[in-house]
Amino acid sequence: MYSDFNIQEFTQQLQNSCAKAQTKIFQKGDTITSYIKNRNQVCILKTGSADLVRYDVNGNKTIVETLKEGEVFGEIFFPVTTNNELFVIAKSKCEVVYFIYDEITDKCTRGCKFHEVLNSSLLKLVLNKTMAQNIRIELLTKRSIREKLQTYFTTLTKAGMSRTFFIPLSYTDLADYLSVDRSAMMRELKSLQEEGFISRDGNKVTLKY
Amino acid sequence: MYSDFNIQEFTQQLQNSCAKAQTKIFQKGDTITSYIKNRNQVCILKTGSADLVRYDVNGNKTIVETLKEGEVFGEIFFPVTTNNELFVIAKSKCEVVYFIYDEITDKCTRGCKFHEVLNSSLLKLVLNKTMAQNIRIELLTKRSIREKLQTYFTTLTKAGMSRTFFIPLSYTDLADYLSVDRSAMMRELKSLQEEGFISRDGNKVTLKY
DNA sequence: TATATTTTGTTGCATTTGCAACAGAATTAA
DNA sequence: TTAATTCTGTTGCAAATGCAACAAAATATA
Repeated sequence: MYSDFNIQEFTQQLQNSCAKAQTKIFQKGDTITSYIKNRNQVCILKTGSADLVRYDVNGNKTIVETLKEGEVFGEIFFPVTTNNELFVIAKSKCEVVYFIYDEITDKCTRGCKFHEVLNSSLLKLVLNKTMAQNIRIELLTKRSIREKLQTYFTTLTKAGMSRTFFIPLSYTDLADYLSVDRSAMMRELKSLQEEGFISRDGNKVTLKY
Repeated sequence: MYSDFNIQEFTQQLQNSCAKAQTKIFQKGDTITSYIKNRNQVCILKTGSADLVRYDVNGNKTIVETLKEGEVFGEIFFPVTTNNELFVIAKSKCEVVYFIYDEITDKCTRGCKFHEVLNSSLLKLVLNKTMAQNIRIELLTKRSIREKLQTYFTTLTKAGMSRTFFIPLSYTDLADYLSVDRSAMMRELKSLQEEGFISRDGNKVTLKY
């Protein structure tokens, strides 16, 4: 929807403005950030991909979000509680622009031209995030593993405009993302193949309704 | 977090501005809006409460969001597909302010003071929405009905600062919200009572860990 | 290259969940 | 006030899911 939005341009502006945004490079596997209560960090993934991961008190891992280039994360979008630990882990080399939201909105004098740009740009980024979250909520409200898989595959089909696509996660991670047991998911994948709904070769899947 | 934000003031501004926002009153049970592809409506619930409801192709109902005073909805936040029908239904008398996003951003001349206010206000509203969505995602990623109930109850406990609270939904709707079977949920509620985790009297529940 | 680690694929079994169905209570509408 | 409708509470049974465990394959590391 906001395809006209240029993330490179925006992050460029951010770094040259009163926002005093900083840029940092991370390598695959690095912890980009952990969520801290009462901080209001805004992070923008300029390049690369990452996962927002939660570990609950029992040590169960959940992939809360999968982040791609141009997507935003940080405490400002997330209610941080003491029950969970939240980390963003780089899945590939990542370039991240970050700043503290309050420092911008508080310190800058009124009328600064950059604030207008900042607000409208952030609004676009957050609207995109909201859309992504709604897709995820739709996925999670599906009652069966089969429906979850089908919904997930359909989303990938639409995104890539093709019935054949690559799952951008390992099957282990996909199970965490769909919030189901991995072995049960594998069983369901097998049934879907046997019944002719899909064919697959590693992470390459073809939907053939 | 954005408790300083005044929804009444903002909607007032909206109606008196170039945004040409409209206000409408709805009675309990009324359909406030249905989501239409390629429209970009923004609705603000000035007073009252409502549910965003989805019916899938099999007729299954899901409560996608529960909306309170000051919350926003409309296509601009939601990827509308052809597979689902989405409605917002008033749960009580509702006052709704609405406008088409594109009409504002496109038609208005640059530099209009109101646009600055609009963007920063919308940003705050959307950030709140993102937070609410993240809470919902956390809920839905819980693996068992028991955990879902406990998470939901804990949220209500924190919101009301008390171990005793009223569930703002019927049990039928709560099951739709948690995305589980109602009878299975009732069974789980019974177990939670028998094991001494909760006590309840109608919609009044006390958590007693 | 050899070794360690992670991921995939699979199965049996226990548990949880959903489905269907029904009666009584509560609420709403006539 | 009565009738209709919706909600609550419950159960038996079937189906889906999770758990535990393991071997083979793939990948990462030394």
